[in-house]
Amino acid sequence: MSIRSSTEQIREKKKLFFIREERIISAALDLFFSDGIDNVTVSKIATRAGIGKGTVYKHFVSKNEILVRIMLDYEKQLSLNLSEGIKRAEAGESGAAPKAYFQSRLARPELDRLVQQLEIRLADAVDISAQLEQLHSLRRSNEASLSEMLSRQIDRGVLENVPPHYHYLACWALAQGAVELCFNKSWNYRLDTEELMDFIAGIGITMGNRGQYRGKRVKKND
Amino acid sequence: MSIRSSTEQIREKKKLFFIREERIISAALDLFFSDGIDNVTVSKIATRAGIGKGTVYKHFVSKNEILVRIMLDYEKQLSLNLSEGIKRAEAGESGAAPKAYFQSRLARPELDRLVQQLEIRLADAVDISAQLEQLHSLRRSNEASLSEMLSRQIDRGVLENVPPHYHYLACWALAQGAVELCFNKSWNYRLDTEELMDFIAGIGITMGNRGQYRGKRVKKND
Amino acid sequence: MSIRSSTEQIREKKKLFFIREERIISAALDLFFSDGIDNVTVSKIATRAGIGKGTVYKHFVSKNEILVRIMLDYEKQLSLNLSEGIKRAEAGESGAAPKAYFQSRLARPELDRLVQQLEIRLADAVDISAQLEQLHSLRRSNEASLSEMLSRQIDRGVLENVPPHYHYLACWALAQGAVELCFNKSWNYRLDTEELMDFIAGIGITMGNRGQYRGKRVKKND
Amino acid sequence: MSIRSSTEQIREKKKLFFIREERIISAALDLFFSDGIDNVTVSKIATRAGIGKGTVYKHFVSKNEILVRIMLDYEKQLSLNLSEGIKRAEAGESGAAPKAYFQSRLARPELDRLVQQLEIRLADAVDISAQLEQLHSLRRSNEASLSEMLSRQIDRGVLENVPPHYHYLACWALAQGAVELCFNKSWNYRLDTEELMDFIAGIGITMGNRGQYRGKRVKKND
DNA sequence: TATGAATGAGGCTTCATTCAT
DNA sequence: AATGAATGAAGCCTCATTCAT
Repeated sequence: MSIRSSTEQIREKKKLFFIREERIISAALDLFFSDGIDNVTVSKIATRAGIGKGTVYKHFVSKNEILVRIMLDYEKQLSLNLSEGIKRAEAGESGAAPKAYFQSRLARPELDRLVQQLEIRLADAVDISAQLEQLHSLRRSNEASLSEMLSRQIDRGVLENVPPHYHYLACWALAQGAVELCFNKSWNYRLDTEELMDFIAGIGITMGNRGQYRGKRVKKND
Repeated sequence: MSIRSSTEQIREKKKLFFIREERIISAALDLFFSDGIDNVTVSKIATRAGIGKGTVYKHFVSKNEILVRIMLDYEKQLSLNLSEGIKRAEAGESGAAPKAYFQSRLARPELDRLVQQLEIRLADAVDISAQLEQLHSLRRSNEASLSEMLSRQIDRGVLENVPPHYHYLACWALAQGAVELCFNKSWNYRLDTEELMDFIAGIGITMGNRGQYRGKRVKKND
Repeated sequence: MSIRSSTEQIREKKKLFFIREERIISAALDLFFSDGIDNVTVSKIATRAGIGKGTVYKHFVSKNEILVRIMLDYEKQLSLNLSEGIKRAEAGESGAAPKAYFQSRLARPELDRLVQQLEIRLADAVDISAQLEQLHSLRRSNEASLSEMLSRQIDRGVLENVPPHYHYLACWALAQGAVELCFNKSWNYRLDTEELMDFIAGIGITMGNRGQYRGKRVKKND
Repeated sequence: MSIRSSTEQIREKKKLFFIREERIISAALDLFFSDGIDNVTVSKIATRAGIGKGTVYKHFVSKNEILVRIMLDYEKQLSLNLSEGIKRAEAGESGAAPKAYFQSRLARPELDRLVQQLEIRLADAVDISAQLEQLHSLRRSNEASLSEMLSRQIDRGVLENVPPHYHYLACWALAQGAVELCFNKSWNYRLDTEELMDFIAGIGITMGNRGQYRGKRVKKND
């Protein structure tokens, strides 16, 4: 019995440990949104999470580790959603992949933007290069199925005949910019962000498609 | 003669002063590109410019002033190029405006990206809010002619019938993301960035156009 | 037992923390006296206190906070002594209030002068305006009983019939100047400072009195 | 004729030089009053005086020299007024000396306070020790006649029998404090400063007196 | 002679990380 | 295991003074 209870204790402890880890991440996110990326300190995170500063370092080796963790969490979810979209696309639902992608990225633009910024700031951090590599590989994990799908569409003449990754990188870029657009002070004084985002997502879903206008453009370029 | 020479001396001095200012900006830019935005200090800038730290403050009230200056310089050039494009477009050259815009922004993507990042980091800096406002108004300065041009194209059925600013904000977003794409470590391991950018610019120039596929999209959504 | 010891540990820690705070104040005071008010830096204070520069900021939000703290500590003591004097005066001991006041202010003239100077220099410091307000209210806290006491003396014809605060403000002024006198290089080449201060305090205690009392004092001195 | 004109030129120049020197002093004073003692820089002074910063250093060896100059100018005037008072006192006008002294010091309390502060801050400045010595000797210059006068009054039983300098140092102290009182934020919320200063000056003029005089003054006030 | 650009020492403050309890 | 006090490098900015023109 003592064995079982000690096992349970350990299990319990692990669970608590896990919960606290989530609390740290959650506190960090809260603070990023409320205070701005430059004004979040480990101290603040600890306080918000209701624990001591030293305890944070029992869960994460460094502040950067907290940040990559946020990035990875986000990217994993995104990857999942994209996989789903790809699956639906392969099942015949045309445009399902980019649709899923844009929906995912625009669902919580403030979070997406945060992750964008974190990525830029951590790009050269040596202590977390392993995790960054994981992030990159995560992103590329759907590459095979994406390329395959895109190639088929190119073959069918639906998409322009360029290397397949051009298509998804263009999507990435548009999503990236769309998110930033939501927060840019030059533009976000307008109130119809939602509709605008729909419009942009619409473009994202169909861009790269062949069609009338394309023909025109080609002629111009001749 | 003494009068003339003293006048000349003053002129000479002012010129030297101006040159020094340019040197500071230039040194800052160098360092931003070589060391990364987070590792540029006033001290480093001064050293790189070959002057004392205090001298920097003869030219700029604060570090932030250097940064906005970079932003404004860039934005002014961009605005000029865009105006040019708008003019050509109004002279009948179809797609000249977005073409000029994308060319401008993608001409020196590292600089464009720097400015993007500076904008984000300085968004809440109170000491330069006036200059930031100038930046915003600069951006909006082409709005009238852009809107007019776009409205005409919408009337002619070339562009989708949405508020005109949807079209140029979509362009802004795509350019924003395209620039970031150039530097993202997940993607830029590929070597054909140039072509990719051409592809994306092509999309930017034609996106929002009506055409066959659009019709399809609409049907799909039904 | 572990509970008790941990409680004790915490208590011990808090005590150490408090002691360290006192050490910082004490180091600051030492330096003010030895190096002069303008030559005291946070760095020096830390070194003198035997701690790191950053540690100072665990105890005080800013350098100014150290300074007001010194002021408040001093003013509180002064206020206490004055209250005591007022109480004794109300118990019939004539002149007890101004006597206590002068004794208090002249007990450590170098400290009194430091506080005077700090007050002047911090008068416009916005970050500690709250504490300064506290200082002011502390000073005014004895106003009611003082005024009452003085009014009675005025009614009895002991003091000149002017608004009561004239009397205590005159005391304040004389004490202020007397302290400064101790350090003024034009005058302090004389060696009988102590007696001089007694003389001035004597004036302070009786000034504002009408004829009668004066006579009495003179008799005493005979 | 050329000699005369060159002599005149030199005279003219000297005059201009002198005028400019006054302008510098005046500019410094303006700034001390408007910006506060801690916020006056040589640069500001030059600008306010309408000349270049370098030119200031043609007139004064250092910033400190400007400051002592202000102090000396003030002290000279004060000394003059006091001498006048002493003379009148020696001519039989009772209380003329302290009256003149208090009037002088309270005529422009903001200036007196400035000089007080400057003195404290410059007390240990080595580069102007000569001028500071001059200041001190200026102050003591009236000592002989003052002491004589006071001794006589002591002999006549008008003043208390203490070393004569006790009397004038007490005056100095009271004036010092009275001036500070005008600016202290704890007290100057009251609006009757003028009357209060009269009251304090009255004290200053009679303090140290033995009984008789008091009686007289009181009669006057009835 | 007048100028003002250049200088750089030095001040205050922040914060990720460590480590003794 | 949890804590939070301690640390000190590093950043930004000020300003009296110098000196070449």
